[in-house]
Parts: sequence; C-alpha cells; structure tokens
Amino acid sequence: MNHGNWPTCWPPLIVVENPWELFSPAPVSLHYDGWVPRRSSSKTAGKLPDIRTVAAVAKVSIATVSRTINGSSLVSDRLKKRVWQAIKQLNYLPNTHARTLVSGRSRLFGIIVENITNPFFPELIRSFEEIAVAHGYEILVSSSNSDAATLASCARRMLERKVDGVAVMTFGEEEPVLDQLVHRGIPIVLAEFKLEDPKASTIVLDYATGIHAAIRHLVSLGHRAIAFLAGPHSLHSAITRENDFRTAIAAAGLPIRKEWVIECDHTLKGGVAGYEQLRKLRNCPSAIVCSNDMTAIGVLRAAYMAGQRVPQDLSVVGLDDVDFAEYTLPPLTTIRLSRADLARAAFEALRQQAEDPASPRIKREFLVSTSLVVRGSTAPPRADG
Amino acid sequence: MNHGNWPTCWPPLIVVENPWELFSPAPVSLHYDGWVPRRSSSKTAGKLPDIRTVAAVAKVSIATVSRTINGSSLVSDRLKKRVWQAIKQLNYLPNTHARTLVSGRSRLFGIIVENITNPFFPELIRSFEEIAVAHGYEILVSSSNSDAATLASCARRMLERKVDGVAVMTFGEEEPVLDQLVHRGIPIVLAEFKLEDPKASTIVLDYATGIHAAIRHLVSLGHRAIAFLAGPHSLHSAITRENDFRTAIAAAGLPIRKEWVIECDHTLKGGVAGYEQLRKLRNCPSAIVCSNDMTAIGVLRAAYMAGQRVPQDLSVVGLDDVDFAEYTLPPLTTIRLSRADLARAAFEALRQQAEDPASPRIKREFLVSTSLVVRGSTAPPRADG
DNA sequence: GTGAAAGCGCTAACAA
DNA sequence: TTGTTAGCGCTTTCAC
Repeated sequence: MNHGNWPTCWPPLIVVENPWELFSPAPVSLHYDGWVPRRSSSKTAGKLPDIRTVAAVAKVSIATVSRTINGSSLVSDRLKKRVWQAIKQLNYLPNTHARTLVSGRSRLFGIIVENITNPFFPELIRSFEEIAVAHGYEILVSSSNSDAATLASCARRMLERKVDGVAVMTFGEEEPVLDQLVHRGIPIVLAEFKLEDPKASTIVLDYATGIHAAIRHLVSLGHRAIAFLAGPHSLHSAITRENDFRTAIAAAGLPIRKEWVIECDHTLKGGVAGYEQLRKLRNCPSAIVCSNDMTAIGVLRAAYMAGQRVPQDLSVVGLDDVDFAEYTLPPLTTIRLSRADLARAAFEALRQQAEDPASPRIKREFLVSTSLVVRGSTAPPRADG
Repeated sequence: MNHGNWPTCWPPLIVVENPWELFSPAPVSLHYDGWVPRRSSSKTAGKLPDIRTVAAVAKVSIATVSRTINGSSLVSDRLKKRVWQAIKQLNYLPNTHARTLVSGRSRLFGIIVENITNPFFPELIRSFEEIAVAHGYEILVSSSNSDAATLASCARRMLERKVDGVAVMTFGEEEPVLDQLVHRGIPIVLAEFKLEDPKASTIVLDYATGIHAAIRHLVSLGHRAIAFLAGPHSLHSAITRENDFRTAIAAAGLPIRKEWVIECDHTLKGGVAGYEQLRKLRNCPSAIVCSNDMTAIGVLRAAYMAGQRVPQDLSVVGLDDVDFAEYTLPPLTTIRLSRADLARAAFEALRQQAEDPASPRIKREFLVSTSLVVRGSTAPPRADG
C-alpha cells in the first residue's frame, strides 16, 4: 500500500475536478453489460457497490481498482480514468474495515484526554482532528474523566479498533494504560512522561519559561506575596508546574510560605475552594498563580463573590490560555500553552512511529513551550497590601 | 450475532471475576501442545493472538470461541469456561474490523457537532459517549466548524468507517450531508429538522417553554425593552429560537422593535459585536436575551468594557446553560437545554434504528424541553431606564 | 452442542 | 502494466 498517497479528499482532486459531486443524490444507473456477479444476483441486488462492482463497470480487475484508489503508479492513465469514472458513477466508497483487515493499518489514531469538558481539551482535539484528517487519518476520542477504570476501558476499546497509535493526553495519570498499549506494541505519545520503550514518544512541556515570565511580571508590578493553586498531585504535570513555580519564586528571591501553595483539582469549583482557603489566612497573598485556567476562573468568581476586586485588590494568573480566557472579567492574564503546537507534536510523533517505525532517526522527544499573555487580571498590589 | 448480548466489559463480568486482570502485563505462556498453526509458524510467531489461537488453547473450534464471545446460549458451560480462560491467558482482544466486515455492523455511532470549541458540545459528546460505551458502542466525533465542505468530509469518513448511525448535531446546517447519509440507508438523528425518511429521526427541541419563562421573568422584573441577539439565520435552530422570542414578547403584550433583534453568530465575539450595535441605539433596551450562552458571555464582557454594570444597568439572559454559565461574572441567568437529555434521545433514536429497524413501533420523534435558570445577571431595570 | 467451511471487501504477492 | 489469487480475523450457515 502506498501510504504516502492516501487521498485526503475523495476521489483525489487530481483526477476528478469536483469531488463533492460524488455526493450528489442523483440516482445511479449502472451499466453492468455482460458482467455476471460472482454470487447470486439476488444477494448483490440492493447492496452498496463494492470493489468488484467498480471493476466490472470500469472493465478492469479489482487489483487495478485497488491500485488506483491507493495511488499506485503502476496504473496507466487510461485505466485510472476509467476507474475513477466508475467510482464516481457508482458513488463508491471503499470499506475501511476491509482495508484495515488486510493491510494491518487502520489509519486511526486514538486520543485520550483527561476531561473533555475542560475547554483546553476540545481545542486540542479540534487541532488534532484537523491535522489528522489532512493526513488521511481518522481519530477516536475518549475522555478518561480522571478515572482509572474508564481510562483502561478507553485503551481496550482503542486496541480492539486497532488504532495505529494513541495520544495519551492525560498529563500524568497514564500509568494504568501504558502497559497494555506498550505491551501490544502500539505507538504512543505522552505529555510529560518519559517511557523507556521504542514505541513511546514524549512531549516535553516547558512550563518553566512561562511561569518564570509570570513571576517576573508579578514581581515587577510590586508583588511579594504570591500564592500558587496547584493541580492534583496525582498528575505529573501538576507537580511539574508546582516545582517550576517554586523555582521561579526562589529565583526572584521571594519567600514561599507553606500555606500559600494549595492543592486544588484543576476545576472551576477547585478554584473557588482554593481561594476561600487562602482568604482565611492572616497574611493573605496579593497575587495568585493558578495551575490552570479553570482554577483561575474559579478564583475570579470567588473573589467577586467575596467583594474583592481583581486586579485592584488581587492579581490572578492562569495557565493554558483557553479561548475563554480572553472573555473573563477581567480578561485573564495567563500562561499560554498552545493546543495547536501540542496537537502538531502529538500527531507528528504518532505518524512517524506508524509510518516509518524502522527509521533510524525517529524523533522521540518533542518540545512545546509556554509564554506569558498579559491581560487585565494583574496590576500592582494595593499600597497597604 | 447476538446483538443484545454484546459485552460491555471485557470479558463479561458474569464469567470472569476481575476483567481488568486481562490487562496485566504478565508475560503470557502459551500451551499449544499438539496444535499446528495453519500457516507457517514463523509468520504466526510474535503476532497478537487471534481467534484461532484461542481455539487452539481452549481446544475447541473457532466457532465455539465466536459463540462464547457473542454470548450465544448454544455453548455448554464447560466449553464456555475453557474459552474464557484461554482468552484471559492470551490476553486476547477480538478484532473489531473483522467482526464488522462479516457481521455488517460496526457498533460505531458517529456524532457530528457544529463546533467542538463551544462548550455546549463537549458536554453533549461526553454524555453521548458515556451512554454509547455503556451499550457497547464506540463513537466517532467530528466537528463541522459550520463549514459545508468539512461537514461533507465528516459524513464521507463516517460512511467509510461504516457507522451504524449518525447523530447530526449541527442544529440546522445539515442539508449538505443528509442526502448521502439517507441515500446510503444509514440511520440518522437530527436536532430540529424533520426528514421524511424511514431511517431519520428528529429531536424536537421545545425552546418555547424556556423562552416564555425568561420573558415572563424579565417582564415581572419590570423590563419592557427587551432585545434579542439571534444566532445565524443559516441555522434552523437559530430561527426557531428567534421566532419563539417574538411569540413570547407578543404574548407579554410588549412591542418588538426591528433594531432590537440582531443576527449574531453564536460566538463570544458575536456577542460583543451585537452588544456594541445595541449600544449605538438611541432607545437602548434594558434587557438582552441571547440565542446561546456564548453570545451572552460576549455581552457580559462587552458591557463590562463599556462600563455598564450587569445586572444593575442591563439584564442578560443566555440559552444552553453550559457548565461555565454558573461561573461568569455575574453568574448567568439562562435557559437550560440539557445535554444529557439530548444525548440520551439521540442515542436512543439511533439504537432503535440500528438494532431493530423492522420494528413497527419505532419512535421517530423525541422531545427535549428547556427551562429557565435564574442566577445573577437579571434584575429590575434602572428607574430612569 | 459442536465443528467445518464459506465468505465479508479488500490488499499484496505472484504470474503473465 | 495488468490480472489472478490467497488470505486479513471473524461470523454464520450447514452438517453432524
């Protein structure tokens, strides 16, 4: 099979001028003249056209049809044209399951996300889907909802569907599925978790750059009491973010108080809870950096309910830069983690492994960086703060 | 194939106590004693176990393995047990593509959404996935991004993957794909669009109830100048919502000014633009009802930037009640459209058609209602308003 | 109850 | 270049 030539649109633009005509509902009139169906015609009647039907109409062998579809160069232009005409006329669509069965490749990539209702992930999925479709792949999406059993079930289903690779975008909860996936020799990409397996790639997320920039920004504004609402410690990524925060604070020569670092859960609710815990403190910080945007938005909400104004009374910084961040009140200052970059890296990692596993120069590690986006939720602290 | 018995977890709980043990990475030691592989052993070596491997280990025929897997009652308990043991031992997973190829059913449902980055849809997808997985189905997600070509491509890919049905959740842009889907005899469900085809079902959305409640709420608060930020007129649902708004306003005995109904595009940006257009008016309305929550959140943002306070200076009502609505500033009063109900209806419609297409009492129409959720974005208008 | 065997629609190896 | 043919892994008759 010619993997490099899998047509992205159907049929490929080169051959047929307007591929979307294919989908016209016009009744198809077949010209089988002289062709005798291999099986009883009563069985064939009313069925969708298959490769044999196309071959019969185009008066070629099924191998030629297959070669044409797969962009093999071994077909003469004359036959190629006839085949595409027949395909068009019959409104034929190849059966992916059959192709997968014989070729051993499904052109399906799985993507498992932590929680699809966190806007970070739909944006990631959208980018991933766009890239995949552009390369002739389909995607299977699953949301693990941070539950080990669900995650395991996602993985099993993907295995049954014979995906060519899985992007595990759970940011640190992946252990339970790794074994099965790796054991079956399926290419995987992980975010932030290195695995000593030839089929596993890693996307290293450089949070440090963005977090350091955020701290510098806050310090230059005059803040000295900066809190951190961390993500759940079950997530590698949450721990990395917290560590980067600590390093940045230390680099700025600032103290870290134990009670200023609170473990939340990356949800809106968690942000509210974290804020309330912070408010109880005698020495309340003047700025809060959050492990993700959902937490930050929760803080915005809680501060509003408590009558504290952002940014006058309190500065808030998020992390992710979800589309929404621009529309919060006030617009959220946040550390951007590009979904498009992440999706690109994940896809590239999988594609390499799936299409050229033997290549000696496979890239096993991808870097995605972060940067600070300053909006309206940060300002100098109050003089008496 | 026994469709009613497709196991939801693997292997079914009835037979094996802890199915997740299956995924243990423990090296599998095979006992092929006496069994001769059908093809050369060099080819079989290193390959994933298939149904023949299981049959050999369990010392039964592949037919028995197949029957066991599919929950056929024609297998004795003795053999059933042996088969499940072999499956467990080999860590065997059936190949979905092969099953689909021969059975003609993929146990795959497609779901096409308008725009996955609108939080309404991830929530819908999550519910749909949960229900589908619980019934042994897998889902294929696609986002049409309100683009006809993309939509057509989604549909074609789903057709190639031989989905058993498609939920077209684009709320009124579906025409381009309907033909192909219906033409191929695939069951489909549409939101709000009735199609005269035996394979098509419709989910009727009763916006009127929620919209009437919203208008009554606003009127009881004292509002008389109520604007509507509509969705794009290319969407059936947007038009329905607008009509229901007009009816509700008329029912309340209020006037509708032409300039108070503005066509937006259901995005955050659209809400901002709509608000700004409204602000230019001499007789500015004291309340704005929006065709969806994204628009309403955009309005909240624009009003904040313009220095208008919500709800003191302006009341805002959304529609959808996305998870976020509770966390906007102020919390958004909105008309709830339950994603869970919608997902349930969509799945049920597809399942019926897919599993029992001949049934005389197939339900072709499902109703999902709406209700008003009052939060903090509505209040009496200013005395001078 | 159980097994043997015929394909599902397609690709790839081999022939011509 | 083109065609013939053997399966991919499974379900499903049809025998026994």
